[in-house]
Amino acid sequence: MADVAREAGVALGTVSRVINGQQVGEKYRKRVEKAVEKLGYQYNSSGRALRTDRTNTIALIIPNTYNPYFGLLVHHINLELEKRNKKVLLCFSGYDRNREEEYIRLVRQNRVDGIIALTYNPELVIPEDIPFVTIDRFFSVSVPCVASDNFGGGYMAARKLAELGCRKTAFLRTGSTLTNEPSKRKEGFISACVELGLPYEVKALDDGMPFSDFEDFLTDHMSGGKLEFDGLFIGTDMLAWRIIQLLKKYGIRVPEDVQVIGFDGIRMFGELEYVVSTIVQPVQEIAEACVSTVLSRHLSNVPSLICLPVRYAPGGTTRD
Amino acid sequence: MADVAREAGVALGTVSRVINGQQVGEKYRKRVEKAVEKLGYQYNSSGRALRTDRTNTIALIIPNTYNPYFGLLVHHINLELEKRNKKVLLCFSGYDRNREEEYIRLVRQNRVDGIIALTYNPELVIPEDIPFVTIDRFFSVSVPCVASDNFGGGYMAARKLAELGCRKTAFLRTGSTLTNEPSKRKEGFISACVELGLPYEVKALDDGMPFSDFEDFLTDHMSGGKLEFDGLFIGTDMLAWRIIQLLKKYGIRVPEDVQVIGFDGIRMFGELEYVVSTIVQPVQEIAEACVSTVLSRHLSNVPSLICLPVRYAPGGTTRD
DNA sequence: TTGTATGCGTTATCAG
DNA sequence: CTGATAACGCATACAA
Repeated sequence: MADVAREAGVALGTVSRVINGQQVGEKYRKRVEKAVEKLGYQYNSSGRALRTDRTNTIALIIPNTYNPYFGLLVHHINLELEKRNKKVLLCFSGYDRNREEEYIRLVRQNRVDGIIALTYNPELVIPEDIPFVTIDRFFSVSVPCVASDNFGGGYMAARKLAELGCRKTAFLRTGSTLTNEPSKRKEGFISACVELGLPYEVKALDDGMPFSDFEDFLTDHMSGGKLEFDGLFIGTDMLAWRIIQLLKKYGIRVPEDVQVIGFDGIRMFGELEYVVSTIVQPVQEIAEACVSTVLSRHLSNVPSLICLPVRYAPGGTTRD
Repeated sequence: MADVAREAGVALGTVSRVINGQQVGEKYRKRVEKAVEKLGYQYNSSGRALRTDRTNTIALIIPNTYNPYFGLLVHHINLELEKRNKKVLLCFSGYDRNREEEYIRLVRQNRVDGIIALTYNPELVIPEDIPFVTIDRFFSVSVPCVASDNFGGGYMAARKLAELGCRKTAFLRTGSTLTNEPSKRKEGFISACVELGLPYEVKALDDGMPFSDFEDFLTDHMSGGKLEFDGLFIGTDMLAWRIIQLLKKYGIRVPEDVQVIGFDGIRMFGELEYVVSTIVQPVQEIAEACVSTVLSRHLSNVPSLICLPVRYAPGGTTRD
């Protein structure tokens, strides 16, 4: 910066003001801009961060990036941050509590301006002094949570199955015992089933329980090679896929014998057709909400739960 | 840091030396560590970066993160960097040249210690003054390139198809005209076909050509509802998947009528079974090579092309 | 409106 | 082996 000032024949402060787009006399501005151009000057973000105590960096804590849903989320969040000239500090928790806590330290070292976290750690201690937004997990009214309308999605799935002619349904899911937003998928589903008088069963596998429990559940509900359900709503697309593979093993056809709806909206290779019929999460909108919330955290009181609408999309595992 | 020094009753420099694990008298060290603990001190990375001119950050330029191959790559690269206490600055190019160049500027502002780039921009100007490693693209001997053994993979695919009883094969790919490492997949395939006396055809679609050209190509090689190829090697798993969907439309069964091998090693949901039979890229090793190369770029002369072994994995589209 | 000077947190140099 | 101090690049309060 000193070089630029010398080249332009102005003082340091003037260069700084030009860089930051503040009021500067036209002649001076021109001279500085010319010098910046000539020397190819780029400001040093460490220097600026040190002085302003703002790093323009947001930490993103997420289990990984190879799960396609997380990959999509990371993509949109980074895009939204980039629009606002912010950077992202990637933190992969790998569902590991120790790592999540390790990251809180990293995040402090790096003086990030905020944190967006998708975490399953029930004991996570949330730093009070850093703007914090969670995805899919409600902690307290002081920690904004962004989620899609999980209840509505479950509700929508049940109505869709009914509409497609299903007479007897089941809801299957895996996941932790902790109540988070996705837990509401079940509630929504049940709510609609009750409303419609649609018979349903529920099979939920908590963490650590073997996948084969699903196989037992399904075979228990088979007779003469026929499954007694003709509609399944499954907690995630990934689980739906695995269940469908299982059904294949028993010669049960999808969607002819049983129709299946998943949740998330995963596409083949991230951009082709949906892997299964599904309730699609509005990932782009979720990303936008997270980013604008975490950045405006200092002013005004933000809502503590932002719930975004989902939609249904056929993916070949239903008869529509 | 000053607070810590005061608390411990030592000078600033001593605290710094303790933090950095340098030689310090035992009593002093203990005192400092106690004070650090008590005050919950974490060093400020901006301050350190300003002083040392090292940010411990590596920029990763990649098209996106929703494509599962890229998602996997980002994951492993971040993990490898994390092991070495480095951070990653994510840069999504979206295959857009302007953005790639915009990123070079960002990267300068942030004084990154190095760049790892997977890019298709043929005119990308590589900064001379920053350690730079590319994936899958050879620029010049002074820019290290990490790639899997694409030639070997193509070769392996042909031998595999032959071993599985194929009599007439074809190689299909899309992509830019620019010659990069993945281009060698074709060369390897042809090389093995020639060696084995296995008949083959090649259909390559350059950027901008419509996908329907593949449909034309395939229907041209059908007679009486039968495809004249009984083995296909396809440039990427994603394309392989799309081709298989196309074949289904014409009632051609995979793997009964034609066996298909793709390239990359994409799994369903990033962790389940392979989407198609495939030549698997050693993503973890690629990540490791990129990271260790970009970090050791200052010393010793590194090889200009690092070529890593691939392996074959069945994925249901071959009869093995 | 522009120039000058200070301090942000850290490490490195040098003197003790 | 430790203490004191300068310098890194920048933004800003204050003086001109």
